[in-house]
Amino acid sequence: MSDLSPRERIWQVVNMIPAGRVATYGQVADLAGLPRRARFVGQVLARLPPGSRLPWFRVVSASGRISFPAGSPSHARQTARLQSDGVAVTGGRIDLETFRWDPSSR
DNA sequence: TCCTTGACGGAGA
DNA sequence: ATCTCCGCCAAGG
Repeated sequence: MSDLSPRERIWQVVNMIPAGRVATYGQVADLAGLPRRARFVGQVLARLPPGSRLPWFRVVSASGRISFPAGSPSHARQTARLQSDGVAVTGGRIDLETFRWDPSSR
């Protein structure tokens, strides 16, 4: 685990986010043992290998908003996939109080 | 190598 | 609630 590259550790954490919940970029960074590197998480998700099945759409900004520009195809894709997970997305926003993943619970 | 680029976050205004 | 500024630093070119 500790000998994985930063990028691989991020993949692992994202892969653990359960359907119906979301995690923030900063939260993923912390859980991957990379504090203060939320921005790096975004960079990694932006360059996933083609065909990757990683649930990248379960990662949102700390403000509970989808990080793609409103109206963009990516924004629409992420919204659709979250909704099919059962996450309420209204106006590009997700209520973190309700949907944030708590790794210590079940 | 060096330089640029961000799917970020938080503090201050 | 919104906006700007700026630290962070691995990857890509």
